[in-house]
Amino acid sequence: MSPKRESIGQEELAVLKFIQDNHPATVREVAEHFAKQGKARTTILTVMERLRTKKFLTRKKIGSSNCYSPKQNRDVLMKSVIGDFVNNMLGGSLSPFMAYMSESENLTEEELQELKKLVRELDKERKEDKQ
Amino acid sequence: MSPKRESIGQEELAVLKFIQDNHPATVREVAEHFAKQGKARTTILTVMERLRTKKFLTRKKIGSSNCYSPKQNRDVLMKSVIGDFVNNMLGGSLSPFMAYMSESENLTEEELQELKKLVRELDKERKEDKQ
DNA sequence: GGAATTTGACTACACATATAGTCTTGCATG
DNA sequence: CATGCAAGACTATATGTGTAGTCAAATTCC
Repeated sequence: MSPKRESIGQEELAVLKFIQDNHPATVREVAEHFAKQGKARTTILTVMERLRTKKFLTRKKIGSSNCYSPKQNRDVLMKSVIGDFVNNMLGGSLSPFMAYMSESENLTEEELQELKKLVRELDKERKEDKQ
Repeated sequence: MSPKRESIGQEELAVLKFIQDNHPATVREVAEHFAKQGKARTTILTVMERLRTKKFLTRKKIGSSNCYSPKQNRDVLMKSVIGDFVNNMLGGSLSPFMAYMSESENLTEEELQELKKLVRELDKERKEDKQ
């Protein structure tokens, strides 16, 4: 059994993210964007079709060409990408991630603030649940 | 360019983790452990040799067979695995991860406590740095 | 020492992903 | 209408990872 079915690779994710930020998008538009990184139009088309096969994208014909739209929004996607990573690589535990974050060079000031806010919110939720 | 050079797959990581917890280890020992999951001895040998090629393992002959040891300890390894993931898949930002953690089903109570401790420590560090 | 076992090197195959070329068709414009 | 560009389908190649077989050399055991 190779990598999880329905998983997503790095370039696929890059393409999908772009489409999430710019949908509905034609292959032409996406290809033009990625041409800056030297990617060929057909490369992008192939990736987009793969994403469609994997149900990350839908497609509908508008006029002469196809328009692609994401099935999920960015948040949902990223959560599922992270969930897969945590389960498959970290064995379901977040501890290694905590260790990573504890190296402060890995965190910006903004991220630390975000983290603090997150902790406050989670804490509040727990307290409420307890009652 | 395919997946990052020197990256590590799920099974490779499982093997490497086992060796980190049981080094120095012979192929035999590792293979015996993974036989429980139905893996063939040669599969493990192949994976171990690939890990050696990627410099995650070293090998030295002891008596008749080779003993493998990890180059890094678990913490260092996990940090680098996570660092790669954050850079390659999250584009270097931890925000998606915060969103993931904000779904409280993804966090155990212990992990929340760990997170609080982490925030306190990071916060203290920043304050000290500022002076 | 010869047979059985262990060990490692090499080879192989499947599947995912990254990348891109060719080919066909169809629309668009002079 | 003829031609040329655009778009998508199909095909192709390379590399990484998961999995495992074959074979030869080394070791062990009688």
